[in-house]
Amino acid sequence: MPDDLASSTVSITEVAARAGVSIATVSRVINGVAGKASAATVARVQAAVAELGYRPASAGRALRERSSRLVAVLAPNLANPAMAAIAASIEQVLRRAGLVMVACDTHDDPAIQDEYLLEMRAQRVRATVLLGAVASPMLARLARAGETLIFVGRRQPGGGTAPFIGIDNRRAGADAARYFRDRALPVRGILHGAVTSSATAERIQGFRAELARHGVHLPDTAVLTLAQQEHTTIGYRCAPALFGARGGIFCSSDLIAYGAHRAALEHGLRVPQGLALFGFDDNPLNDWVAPWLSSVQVPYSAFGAAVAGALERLRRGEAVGETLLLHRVICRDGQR
Amino acid sequence: MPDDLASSTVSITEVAARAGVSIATVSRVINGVAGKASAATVARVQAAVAELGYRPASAGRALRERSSRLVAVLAPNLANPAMAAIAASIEQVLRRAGLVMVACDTHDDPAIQDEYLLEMRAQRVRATVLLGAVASPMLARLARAGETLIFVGRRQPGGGTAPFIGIDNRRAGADAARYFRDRALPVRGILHGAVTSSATAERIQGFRAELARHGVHLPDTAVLTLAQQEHTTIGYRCAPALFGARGGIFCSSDLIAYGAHRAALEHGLRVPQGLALFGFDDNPLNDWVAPWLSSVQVPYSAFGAAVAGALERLRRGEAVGETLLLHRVICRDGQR
DNA sequence: CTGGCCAGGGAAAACGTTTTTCCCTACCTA
DNA sequence: TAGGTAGGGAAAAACGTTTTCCCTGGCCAG
Repeated sequence: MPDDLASSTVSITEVAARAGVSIATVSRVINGVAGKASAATVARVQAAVAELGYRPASAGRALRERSSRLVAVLAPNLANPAMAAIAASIEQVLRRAGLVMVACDTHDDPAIQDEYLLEMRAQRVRATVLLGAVASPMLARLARAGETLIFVGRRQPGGGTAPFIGIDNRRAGADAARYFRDRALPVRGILHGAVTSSATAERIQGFRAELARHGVHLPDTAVLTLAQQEHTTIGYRCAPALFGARGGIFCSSDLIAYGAHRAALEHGLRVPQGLALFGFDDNPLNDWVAPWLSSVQVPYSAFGAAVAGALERLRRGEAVGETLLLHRVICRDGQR
Repeated sequence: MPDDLASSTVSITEVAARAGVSIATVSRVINGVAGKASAATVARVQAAVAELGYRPASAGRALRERSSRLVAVLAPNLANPAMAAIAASIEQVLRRAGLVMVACDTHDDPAIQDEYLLEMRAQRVRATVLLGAVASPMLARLARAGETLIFVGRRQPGGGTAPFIGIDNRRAGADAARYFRDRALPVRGILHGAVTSSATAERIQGFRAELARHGVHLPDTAVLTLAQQEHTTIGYRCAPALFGARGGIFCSSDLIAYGAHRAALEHGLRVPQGLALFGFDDNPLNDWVAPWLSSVQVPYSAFGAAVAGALERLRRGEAVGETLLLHRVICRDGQR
């Protein structure tokens, strides 16, 4: 490859000229169209490509093929470790498939989500992956119009048949209930985030249903949240209301548990001896900084492969329903 | 906007037909070219655009303009909270500027970084932002060829004049030394990550230089690391070698401090009473899960604006050197 | 009255691909 | 020897923009 590489970008025309063939032949060689070029020609073209450092311009390709090699990932908050983990996982499999990830942060705002949905359509993305979608006018419209949408973590708002990838949150909630039961640990209450998220709602449903199966009925006064607050704040501010009772607290996310933990320490309660906490997501840092927190581990790093699988099946025109990945309950109730 | 929206994508030709003008006029109206269309025409075109839900195809644009509206962000690990925070910050300002972020994870691998650099060139990205670049052949070549590169957090490997955005790590290291000195806290030693990162090297240099200014010379045997390990592991495995002495430990990242903290607890040392720890990056979760960790807060959320600023100056052809943002030492030495 | 200028707008080229259509050549068979 | 065929390659169209160049009236100044 010459050293003046990027000084001027090289197009397929120059490659063809250098190889002494037509641009059609170059295109066929590059895209591996069989039976249309002799071995000698293929070699000449490949040499020219290597010498010039040629790489097809994606704009040209996208224009001609009416589809780019981009895949959009819309997340409500890219700085959230769980979202970042999913995005990283998706990015990895996309790269292997020769695709490129576009990451968009919707800030949980329907307007921004809509804006991005339109922009990604203008980009002719192969697919749009929604990590925690929020209901919005354009989302419904595009879904109806048959745009390729994949929902991750949170189901399609308003229902629908679009592919979904996530864990069985109801079952995970039930598993959490069994965690309490196995330890003969009374449940003081539930702290949770916004229930607009199908994940949160299902976790709580599963948890309460399993409790009910054993005759424990949690009063609604023991199920607390704060609208429009960060999860840590929800935990910190709501937890003290449950300190009077005995037992543990079920939190719909690790962040909420962190907040509850701090509140507990400030009230002189030791965790997990004086107050057991149970969370969700199992932040990878828990082993290091929250060895008192039992949690449901969500296999984020497996989400990428699941997305790729769904994409592949969609490409083949097959029907794609739900992909439920296996969660794991991580018990951290030793006192270290 | 009609309800059949995405069923078939609408091009500028259809808008022109509906508005009864030429596509040139539509283009001009859309791009706000002044003095080339009467108010009545503008209104007609805008009406047609709205009715059809038209949005210019970016492939066509990119082809014609020889430049897409994409900006690449290459990070060594998107799942790392610090990287995710920077990426989220960049994404936000890009969106406001009508640009779109492409996020790439290089896994700190020069080969993957090179592959992405080439792919992004094929995408005709506006700029490539490197979060913690690693030395690689293509990087040097593209830098020489005048490609728009912006280095964040870690300087251009091998030196160079490319724009850099980050904090003054040397000074931050010195600030950390003063933190110890102000508290009459002896320094047991230093735990650090890979020194291929200019950031890590500078932090340590600044720290040791400031110590030396006051006559304290840290022996090299008190400066520990482990090659090819995660930061938490480095802290966990290296910290015990320093438990014999008295005082605090300087860690080049919060993650290392987390590892050291766990090791300390397992050795019956209380933090911060028995062992003071000082870290870097100030993970936003520290207030909740590591109230014992003093740290240097890096203004990640300001990085996006700095990148945008550099981009703007480059666009105007101005010279762009270093942008050093202000860090802050967060003291958490109370015992709660 | 006429020449020139200006506002408004259209035609067409160019950007870099992929793919279809078509043509040529050499070989094989009848 | 003539005609058919398969393999190989070229030309051209199309994808959706932006922008340059040009044209047409209308108006004003000389």
